Formats: sequence, C-alpha cells, structure tokens
Amino acid sequence: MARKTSKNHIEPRKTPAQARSAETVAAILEAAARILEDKGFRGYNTNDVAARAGVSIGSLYQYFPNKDAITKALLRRETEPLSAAFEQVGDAPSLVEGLQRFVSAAVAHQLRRPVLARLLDFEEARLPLQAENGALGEVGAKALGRLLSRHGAGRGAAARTASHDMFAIVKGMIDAAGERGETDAQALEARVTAAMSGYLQQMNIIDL
Amino acid sequence: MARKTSKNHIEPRKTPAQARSAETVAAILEAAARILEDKGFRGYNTNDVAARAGVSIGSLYQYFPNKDAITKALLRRETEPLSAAFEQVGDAPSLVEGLQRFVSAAVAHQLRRPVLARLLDFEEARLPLQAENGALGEVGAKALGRLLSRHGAGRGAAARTASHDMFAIVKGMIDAAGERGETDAQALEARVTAAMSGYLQQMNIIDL
DNA sequence: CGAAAATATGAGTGAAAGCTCACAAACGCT
DNA sequence: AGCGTTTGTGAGCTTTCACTCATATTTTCG
Repeated sequence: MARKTSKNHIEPRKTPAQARSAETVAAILEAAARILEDKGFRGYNTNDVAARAGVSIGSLYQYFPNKDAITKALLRRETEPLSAAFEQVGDAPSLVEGLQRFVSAAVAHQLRRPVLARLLDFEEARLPLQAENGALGEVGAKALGRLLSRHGAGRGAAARTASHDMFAIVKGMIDAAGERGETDAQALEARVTAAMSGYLQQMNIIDL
Repeated sequence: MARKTSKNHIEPRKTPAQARSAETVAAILEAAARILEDKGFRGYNTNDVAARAGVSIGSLYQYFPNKDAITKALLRRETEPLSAAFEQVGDAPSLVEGLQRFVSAAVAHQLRRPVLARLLDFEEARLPLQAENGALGEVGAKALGRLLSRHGAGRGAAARTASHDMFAIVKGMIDAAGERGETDAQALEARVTAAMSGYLQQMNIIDL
C-alpha cells in the first residue's frame, strides 16, 4: 500500500542502489558510451547496450525508465566535472590565467573522448524538453562572463555577447581539433588561448 | 535486355526526370528539410517525408534508393552554393576583404536556415562512407589556406593548421549565434571577422 | 487516336528496437 | 537457517519504419 500506487507493480528508475547494483548502472553507462563511440546513434539501442554491459535488458530498465534517461545520465557523468571546472576559473588571479585554466579544462575534456563528447553535445540540444540543469554552454559562457567582469573588462549586453562568442570559439576549435585527431593538448591550448586573446583585443575589451 | 540486368526489375534512382518529376523531387527534398527542422532526426522518416511532400512513398523510392540518399541530396542542395562562394574568396584584392567575403557567405548561409544547417552539418560526418565530394569543412579550410598564401601569410603545416582553426572559429561562432536566435547578420559578421583577425595577429601570421 | 514510356500509387512485408512482466537468483538480517 | 528485499533474467509483445511491387494514371509522340 506504500508507493506502488497505480496499475503497474513495477516502479522502475529505482533510485541508485545499495550494493552491486551500482556496478550494474556504471556498466550500463560505460557500455552506452562505447557503443556511441564506435557505432554512433545508428547502432545505439537498448538491447545492444544491455548486451555490451553484460546485463539483461530487464536490469537496464530497472534503473532507467527509457532510453533517453540513459543518454541523460551519461551526459551528466561526462559533463559534470567540466562544469565544475568552469565554475572555478573565476578564482584565477588574472584574466589570462583564468582563460588558460578554462581552455585547459575544456581541451582535456574533449581530447579524452572526442567522439563521445561530440555526440553528447549534439544530443544535449534535443534532450532538455524539461529545462533540467544548465546546459554546458550556459555554464561556460557564464563563467567567462564572470571572469571578464571580475577583471574589469566589459559589462552588460556587450560582455554577454563576448562571453558567448568566446565560448563558441573554444568549442569550435577544440571540437574540430578532436575530429581531426589532434592529440597535442598543449599546442591546442596555446592556439585557443591566442584566439581568445585576439578576439578580446580586436573587440577593444582588453588591450595587450 | 538493356540496363535492368540483375534480379530486380525495378531500377530506382531514376536519374532526374524530364517533366513534372523534377517538381516531385524538389517537393521531397523540401519536405525532408521541413521535417528535419521541426522534428529533428527523431521524426525524420521516409513515410512522413512522402506525406509532407504530397507524394506517395512509392514515388519517393523511384528517385531515391534509400533514406540516406535523400539526406545526401538535401545536403548537396544546401551546401553547394556555399562551397562555390568559398572557392571564390581567393579572388579578393586583400586578405581582409577575402575574410569578409568568406564570413559574409557563411553567415548568410547559416542564418537562413540555422536548424537545418546544424543538423546537416552533423549528419555529414556520418554519411561519407564513400568519400564523395569534399566535405564543406575541407573546402572552407582550403579556401582560407589559399587566401593566406596568396597574400603572403604563412606556408606549410602552420598555415594549414591556421586555416583549420580559422574555419573552426567561423563555424563555432556562427553556429552558436544561430542557435541563440541571432538575426543581425552584419553585427555577427563584424564579430567573426574580428575574431579571425585577432587570431592571425596573435599567431604572428599578420600584423595589423 | 493509340500505344509505349514515364510517372504515380499505397497496401503490405519484414526487420529492428523499445519496453514489459512473470519468474529466478543473490543478499541482508535476525 | 529462514525470510523478506533487492537485484537480475530473457522470451516476447508491440510499434515504428524502411522499402517493395503489382497496378493505375499521365505524358509523349508518331
């Protein structure tokens, strides 16, 4: 009489777990990631995810009410650390230092699993029918905005535009580099940071 | 005994047409575009495309051997004009003028149908199992490379990297702007051009 | 006009994939 | 050891969707 109110006597989406079930959930997410990486969305289906995870489809649906929930959970798993890193760049002692930290975190993230990052980023646009937590892009742009204002560069609408542009530059460059198979993180960081500085200069937001 | 060799007595992919059939093909492509725009890949299926085009599925398969062929044709339709524009920026009298033309073409393209452009760009990565014609990204980067070398800026590997970076910057900024619903093409062009100039300066490829 | 060629139709087929449910095994606790 | 709870299983139901084909309509042209 407790919680299993309505017709179905199955209440999936069992909130986490208390033992080996955590491993099951982890295995499912990793299997989803791997399948996305080497077959793309085309080969991404729940039956194969379960198989690859070494788990039955039944188990999969104990923890995820539907396919999108898996994708969302994977997105969160991959995205949260980067979001957290973004939110800390405000503490940097200088603007340039802040930009460097920002870029460094973004590059590390993208070069770790480039294909997965790209797919999830694309999927993020489709998922948030319910607004959910802030999209990565918003978090990043906001972080850059704080960084700018905290170091006396720009305010208001212009600064907000600049923040979005800068985020777009970072994302565009890093994404393309990942697609091209680039692996030298340091070189990439240097170029991306240069691009951001150049933009800020040209827009008269900072002078060098 | 002529061409319908093997087992099937149907030879779809009737090369274009000679009358109203051209309209049918056009209607199919436009229907595909509209469905992609307002339902995304999820709602993109051949039955609905045919229905929206006011055509039977049978007709659809007279002209396209499979679903991917439709997507490819649509991609070509949307992409070719931009490719052509890219290939002409080399004729510009100065580097800056060339960059402006490049950016202007790209902005116009993206702001016309932002959602469609984004979806097709993503799909492009999956389709070319057979190399096909050059991807838009390659064409764009190559055009920028020619522009640089023709105006005495950079050569070799560094210039190639710079070209790719510049293309990535343009694409990243314009894509994000489209997603955010920006409509002021001139303002966007100015910012993108500024970003490119700034990058070139910071990388010591040009000096202002 | 009349016949061949081109174009159009849409019910139907087969396969893929999301998801359910009745049941079984493993675990936690006293 | 015994018993309730949590976790796991997988055959199979159902829907969606790419694609076919036998037939019908329209166009072309002598």
